[in-house]
Amino acid sequence: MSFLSERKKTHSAGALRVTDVGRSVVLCGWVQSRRDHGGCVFIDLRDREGQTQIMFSPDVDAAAHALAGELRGEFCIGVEGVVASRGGNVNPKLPTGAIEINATRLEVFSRAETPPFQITDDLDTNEALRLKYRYLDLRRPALQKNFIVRSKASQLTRSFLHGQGFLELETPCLVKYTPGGARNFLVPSRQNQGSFYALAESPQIFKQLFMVAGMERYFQITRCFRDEDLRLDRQPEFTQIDVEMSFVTEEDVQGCMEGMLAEIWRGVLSVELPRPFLRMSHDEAMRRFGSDKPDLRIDLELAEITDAARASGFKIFEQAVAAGGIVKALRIPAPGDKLSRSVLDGLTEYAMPYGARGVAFARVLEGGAWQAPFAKVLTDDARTAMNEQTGAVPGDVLLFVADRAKVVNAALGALRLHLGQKLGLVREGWRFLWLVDMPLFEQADDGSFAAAHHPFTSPRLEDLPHLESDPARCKARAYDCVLNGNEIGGGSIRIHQPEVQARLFHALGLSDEEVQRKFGFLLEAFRYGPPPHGGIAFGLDRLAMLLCGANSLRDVIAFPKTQKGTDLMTDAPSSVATRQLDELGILVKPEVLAKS
RNA sequence: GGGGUGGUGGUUAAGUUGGUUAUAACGCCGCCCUGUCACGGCGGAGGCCGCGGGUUCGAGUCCCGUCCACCCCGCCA
Repeated sequence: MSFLSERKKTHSAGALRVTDVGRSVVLCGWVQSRRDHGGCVFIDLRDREGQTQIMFSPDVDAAAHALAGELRGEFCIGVEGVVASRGGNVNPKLPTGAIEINATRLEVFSRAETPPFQITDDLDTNEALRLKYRYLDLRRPALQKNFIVRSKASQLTRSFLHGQGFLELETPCLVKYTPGGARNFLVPSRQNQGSFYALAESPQIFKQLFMVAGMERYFQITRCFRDEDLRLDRQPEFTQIDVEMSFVTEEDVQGCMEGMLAEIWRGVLSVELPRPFLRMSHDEAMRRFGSDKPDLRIDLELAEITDAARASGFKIFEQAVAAGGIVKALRIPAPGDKLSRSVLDGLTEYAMPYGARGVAFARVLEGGAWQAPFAKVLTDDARTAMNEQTGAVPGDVLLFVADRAKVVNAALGALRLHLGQKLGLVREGWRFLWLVDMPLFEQADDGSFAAAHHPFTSPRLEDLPHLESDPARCKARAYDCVLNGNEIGGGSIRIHQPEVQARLFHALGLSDEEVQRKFGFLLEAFRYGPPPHGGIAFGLDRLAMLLCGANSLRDVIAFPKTQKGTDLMTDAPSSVATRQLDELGILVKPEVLAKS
């Protein structure tokens, strides 16, 4: 008879306490460490809930003790024994530190080679190795905790939304390619050679069709795919909490989602979120923080000083304004000696990736005078106005960027975050906000307009007359949910009138023929009584990352991809046999083949 | 597509101006040890210095190229 057919695991390795002393137990797990004293052998047994010390003594069971001498790290074992008090030898660092198991039986389920890195939380191993041996990395308690949190968040989401009358419905991953937005992964069709599916970048159109179908409230925790370059907070496949509701306004969707987030924060962290969340217009966020996802834990703000800069005497400012640009300042209150001249000089290099050609700086002295490289060319009036508009007082440092508005906001917005962190100005807490009054369109450098959110987003009613004449001024009924500087969700009230949808496609420069070919099925659906509807999608991975305090999305995705989109464990993507390609009617270009 | 950081025993790092046998900690192996819990003691093994060229009497170190990982810009409706 095998060990497991005669006895079952009775407790997790984190469960037992002094009150369990005397109890007969069976634990199963992995050997964290072995301390062999010749006479007795101590083992730390680890499972996902914690670790427990096992004591093997020849006085308790000679056979078990003898076998314990063979144990090594990461052996998978089962232990039967009796819970005993450690008496005076308590380990205060462990929740189970007051007890140990006097082992009467040891079963080695499997032996382990020495792992390529140690299974411990204070691990400092390069990511490539961790990813290659991901199943070992995932044994580390810190990562296991992350996935326990993630699982809890999923469960709370599901139960909350079910409780609110949502139906959990599924949509296809293999979908029709639709232009615009993120690049799609393509999947060749064997049965229709020369044709391709796209992997869904989101269930957007399907969830709207659920509304047309009368499902009224839909949600899905679903995988999405985007073939774009990766970042710390971006993976090519990721998980969305996707939601759509009929007969609602922006406030209804936001209110419902605040309830969901509050439920998650309460359930996972025992934190009560104050509601309603702050609402802030996109314009205000850009003006004050230079970002469409401001981190409100940092009090620093930008101030526009374009008017004062126009005839300020400082050529760099004047030229930027003359060229149609703007000048903004970031005020750092009383940094003392934390912002040395060399640190300030280094900020230019920091701002350059955002397109800024330089960062000007000034120290505000007693009486409002400035100590700055350009102080002597600056007019008194300009300086006075700038002091006033930034709220600068003696001891402050002002940082300036003069350029196109896009560059100025990007650079100063990034400096605000950078210096906020560097100077220790990031306060504790959960600062949620809704970004509202988003632009409907986004203007490219060539002057063309694209949908800022997606082309099914409803314009504000009052902007409808300007859709064709002045697209830049049109606002969308769209909203982003931002938490501590992270975009965690975004959605909108959709267009449900076919004629408005047609006008929008038009404004985006799509011809009737194109619209028909690409979105004909949607417009057709909207001819059959579509309800007014709207929705939102949250990035579950990002939520999990923030809930866990993780540094990277990779720490909350079980099997993540590298920055080049590869899986180091399975070696995906990989080449395939010519026969497989033949079936699909695909030929790899000779020059591509030659390189691989 | 562009910029940056890194790659040295299993792991993490040190390695000076180019110069003898590449160093340490942890891990690993063996022996000893009945109260350890970062156990301890003694002994030991383990290196294509990412890869390929080049300069040089001589390269871990300098130069060129290349691969991989990470961070950022572009990109991400």
